[in-house]
Amino acid sequence: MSAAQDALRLWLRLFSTTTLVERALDRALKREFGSTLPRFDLLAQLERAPEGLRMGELSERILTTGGNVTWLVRALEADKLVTRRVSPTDKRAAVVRLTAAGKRHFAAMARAHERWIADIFAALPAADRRAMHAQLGVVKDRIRSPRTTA
Amino acid sequence: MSAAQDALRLWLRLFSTTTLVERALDRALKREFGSTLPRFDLLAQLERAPEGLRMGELSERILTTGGNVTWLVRALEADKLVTRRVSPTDKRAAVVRLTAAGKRHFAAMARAHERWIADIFAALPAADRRAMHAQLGVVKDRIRSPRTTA
DNA sequence: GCCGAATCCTTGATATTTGAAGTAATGGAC
DNA sequence: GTCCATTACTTCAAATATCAAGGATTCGGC
Repeated sequence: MSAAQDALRLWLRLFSTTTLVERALDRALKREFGSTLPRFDLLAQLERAPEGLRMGELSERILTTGGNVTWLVRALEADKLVTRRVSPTDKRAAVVRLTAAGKRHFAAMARAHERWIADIFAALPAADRRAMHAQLGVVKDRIRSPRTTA
Repeated sequence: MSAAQDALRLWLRLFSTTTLVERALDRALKREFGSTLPRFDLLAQLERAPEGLRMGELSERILTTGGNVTWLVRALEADKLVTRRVSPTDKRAAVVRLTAAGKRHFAAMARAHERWIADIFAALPAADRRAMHAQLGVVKDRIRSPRTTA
């Protein structure tokens, strides 16, 4: 088989596997917590940033558009899970933070989420998991400095 | 690091890498052909099935809902890339096929698509590509017969 | 300090996707 | 043949995502 077909096959499997995991997680989050994967991902970023994050930082990190972040944050704000304040150093910027309720809510979801993920990837030996992590890193770097695709 | 955190890290990288590739492909398809990745994926399935596919088969294969397939096929039909006929053996079912124009259009996109993919995954040695393909297969199987997530 | 370009974000119009509910057709049990 | 559960698909509304355009603010050079 040619290298090109070989790459294609890998991509198809990468795509389908990720999509399947994604859907499984999203459905589980809906079922157990009435949330969704995009919401969870956004909260996860905030959890790691106690000082809060600006809208633009959020949009970079969760790989979505600015308009979408505005939309997501508005919804999470309505649920009292995050707050939004004008940055003291830059009046254009909004800083988003988790509320106490947001932290609790996220912590509960994170425990379940971690269990689900661990269960799925337990199918793979630890050495394979590490290898795959490294290999994906290589691919990821390549996309950031592409030859023909950008 | 615990196995659970290890798995989480792998999943985050899997997710972000796939999303980045997906967006790069989608943008390239838009730019070069005025199409999108979901459209391309649907056409790719039809290309492999000269006898055509039913709506339900399409929805399984491209991992999307029935309603979405109806929507996609309607759009592709409007562009004269596919046709839809009632199945002669089952009047409930619709059989979708590529038109001649659809085949040409897909062939052109497929060549470019294959180049883009080959370029991205060329970052990985052939042995790694094969290993990753196999490993992803293991994960994929696990999702289809999950322990706690379904 | 002032100007123009760049940055940060929101808005509004669309596009896409999902999910639930509805319609039509099938097939197996009787 | 008839009935009913199942299957195949569509429809509609709601959720989510994109994109382009616009308002406010900042920053660097002057």
